Amino acid sequence: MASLTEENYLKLIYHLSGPGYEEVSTNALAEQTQTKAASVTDMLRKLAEKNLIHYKKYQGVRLTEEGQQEALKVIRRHRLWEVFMVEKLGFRWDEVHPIAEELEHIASEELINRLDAFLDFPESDPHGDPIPTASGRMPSAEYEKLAEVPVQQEVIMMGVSEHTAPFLQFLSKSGLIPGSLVQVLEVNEFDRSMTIQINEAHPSFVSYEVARNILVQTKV
Amino acid sequence: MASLTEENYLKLIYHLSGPGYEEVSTNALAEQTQTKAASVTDMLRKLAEKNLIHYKKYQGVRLTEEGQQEALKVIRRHRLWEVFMVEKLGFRWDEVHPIAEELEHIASEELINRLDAFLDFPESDPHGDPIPTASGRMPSAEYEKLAEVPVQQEVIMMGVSEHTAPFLQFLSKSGLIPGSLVQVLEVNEFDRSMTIQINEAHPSFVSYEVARNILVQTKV
DNA sequence: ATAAAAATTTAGGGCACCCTAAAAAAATGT
DNA sequence: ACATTTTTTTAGGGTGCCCTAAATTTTTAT
Repeated sequence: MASLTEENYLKLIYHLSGPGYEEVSTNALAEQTQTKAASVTDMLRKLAEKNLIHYKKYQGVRLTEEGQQEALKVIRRHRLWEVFMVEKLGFRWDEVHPIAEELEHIASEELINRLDAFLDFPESDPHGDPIPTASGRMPSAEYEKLAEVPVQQEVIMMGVSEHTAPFLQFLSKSGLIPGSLVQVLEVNEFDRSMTIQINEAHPSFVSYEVARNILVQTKV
Repeated sequence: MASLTEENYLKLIYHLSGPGYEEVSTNALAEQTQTKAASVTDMLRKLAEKNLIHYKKYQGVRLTEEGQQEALKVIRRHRLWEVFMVEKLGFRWDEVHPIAEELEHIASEELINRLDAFLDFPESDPHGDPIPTASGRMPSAEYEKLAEVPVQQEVIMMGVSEHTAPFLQFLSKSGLIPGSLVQVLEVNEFDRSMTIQINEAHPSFVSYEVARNILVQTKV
């Protein structure tokens, strides 16, 4: 029903509206879609006609329930294909995003549900992001930022909130991958950088910029 | 480089030009693409500009070497995804074609070569059609039609030359799937129908229309 | 409160891929 | 051989998604 371009808009609106489902601005969409604001306005009018978004001129945009379900389907497909590529085909976690951007538009529900089963119903993708269920619910992953963990605390690395290839490659090189045991040894008050220990290895140093993009869970 | 629509044209020209690489007519393409002849002419002009086809007005069309390589890439992807869906996801052979029509346009060579390895470098798809190699060669499968096998001869079912779901479903129901051992028990001279035995089972009856769409190999 | 700046929409147009109608070329039948 | 039929191309136009330029609304700053 929704075209490839429409699906990309819905997914983007979902991501940009954040946990509070705030209104998304035309300019924010133009920036992320690599298009101009005028083109975004065109598309918003179309999505509104299809009842996929709530749209009042000059007022920003929110997904309707229907639009959100569409967005979650696309995100589910994206993340399942990422799991497939890493777990079954041996890709690294920093390589799979661009290919999943294409695979996510293959619509067959049968395909995606069988893939889900083949992968043993994973709950999160290789970056730690939760996978929406077949029934259209996004599991809420309540992680905290490594940057906010107090000294001495031990945590488990669960995922990232920044998905660029260079960042992911840097983490791999440091041994910081989902599942790692991390202990905060020292926090530098001045620039909020940290010294941490990863899986019993030698202490490592991470900047605040890095630490705030790493999601962790307090050790159970 | 080639758009989704262009890829579909190249694949279609490949299939319609047959083993002898004969010229394909505008009307034949219009019929198969579910479009009108005028639209086909538009596209042919575009493909010729990109050096993917040899095209002289009113003279029909052939693939260039470059165009054939593109077509073989698409066919390779299509057939590998079909193997994946049947072997790994448990689809039936009559279900996978429409989904593979979408998956075949995901261009990543890395993806497809890793998929190839994951599937153990299959030589043919679930319908017995050969899978082009990564280097762009179509393995020649020299099978004969079941319809041409003499009485008493034992053969192995290798594939089909008709890929519609109803035909494939009929074959499954009869136990006629690639790998089956088939012996021709009797041929009816009048309508060329056959009585055959499949894998030691009770004798079955197949019409000429069915027998000429089943590809077999003489038992080794 | 209102002028200036920023954000957004409208107007008008381009390219890819499709259409119908009409013209042109090729194939066919006598 | 040539009139008729069939095939193919050209002409002109439509929709989806993008653009620039100009107009409009909202926000910000004084």
